[in-house]
Amino acid sequence: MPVSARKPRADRQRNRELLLDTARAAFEAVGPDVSLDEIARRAEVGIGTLYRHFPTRDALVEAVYRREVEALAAAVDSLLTAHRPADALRRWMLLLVDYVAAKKLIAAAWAGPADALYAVSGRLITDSIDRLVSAARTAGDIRADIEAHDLKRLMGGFFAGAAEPGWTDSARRLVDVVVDGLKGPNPR
Amino acid sequence: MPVSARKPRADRQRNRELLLDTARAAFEAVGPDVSLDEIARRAEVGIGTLYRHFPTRDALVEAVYRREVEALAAAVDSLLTAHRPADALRRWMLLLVDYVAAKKLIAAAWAGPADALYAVSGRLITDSIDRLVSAARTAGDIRADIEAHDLKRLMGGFFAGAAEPGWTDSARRLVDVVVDGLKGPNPR
DNA sequence: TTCATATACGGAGGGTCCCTCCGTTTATCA
DNA sequence: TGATAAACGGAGGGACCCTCCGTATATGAA
Repeated sequence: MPVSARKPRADRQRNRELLLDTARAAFEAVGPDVSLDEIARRAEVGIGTLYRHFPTRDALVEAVYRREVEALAAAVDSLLTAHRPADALRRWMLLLVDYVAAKKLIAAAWAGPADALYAVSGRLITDSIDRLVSAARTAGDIRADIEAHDLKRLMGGFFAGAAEPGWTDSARRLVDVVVDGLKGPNPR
Repeated sequence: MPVSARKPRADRQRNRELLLDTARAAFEAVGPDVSLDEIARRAEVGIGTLYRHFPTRDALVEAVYRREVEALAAAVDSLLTAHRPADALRRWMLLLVDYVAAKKLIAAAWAGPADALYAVSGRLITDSIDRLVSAARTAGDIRADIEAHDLKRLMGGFFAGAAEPGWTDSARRLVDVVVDGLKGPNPR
């Protein structure tokens, strides 16, 4: 029973990254529904290789988005440091809008199957929202009965039709609607 | 060139309705992804028959939802008559929430392809929202820069995870968040 | 009623997609 | 410099969407 300290083969890592890069490009160029065969073809790699690295379509999507999501999660801390909570939340949402406008495809991963596969990305997003919401609630900036979960769902609606012209402006207006609404009943 | 006044065959209409009923049941029982083969099988009808009546999957989905959507659209008038605009809007959204909670599957049709196929259902929904928004805007109840289109997108987010427990309560909270937010900046 | 025909039906089959399996190739290390 | 574990490629199975066409049947004129 050799504990096998053999170094992982170089081509493995190379192919993994090649596939991730190709997949991201393909998602962007063709759309979120590109076939995996197509991705393997573009990467000039056998379909078997793709599946060895990413056992299911969702696993690949998840891996592609992970890095992106990490960047968004990382922004939370600096936002909370620099701004008061409700404003931090608003800015983070705007960040997300710009992000989606540029990449167009986070939507696919956003609501992803409740599957364990999305556990990490899902967590990163939920945790980010959770921290922002908690901070704002503590500061008394927003109504108390809203959970990160609720907000995440609501924000999912932003993404519909992200490809259409005018989407970005629409989404920005909606951010303000939501942020204002979170403050609680407005007597006007 | 006979202008052909022959009466449509009876089996045609019969099969069409059989398919619609079967499809609705199957969407509800199996989920929005039931295969068309499965639906034809359940209806005990050849797959060719299904396709003759509904040339694409979307056409079938559209037809199934049409009736449901019509009911929602019909509610707008009575709501606008009985309540002040912002309240009518809120009540309509709550109606939608209950509706989705019960049927679970309007989500599939909501965002449907910008395709012409969804023109009718899409119109019905957009027009409903539009009338509610216009009335509220005229009454000065909501901010002026929001379009029906924006709101429709935002509401799409409500539907994610409609199957999860606690969804209905979450969605109701969100309705209030949105309605409050629509009123415009809240000085708190 | 009967029969010609327009109409509708059934399901085989083609194309695509996801994913599995296994024979072949290659990087690692003794 | 092999021996061998590790990784690769792609044929092929199964499911799905949709098309096509031979078969069956409802309709309406005779």
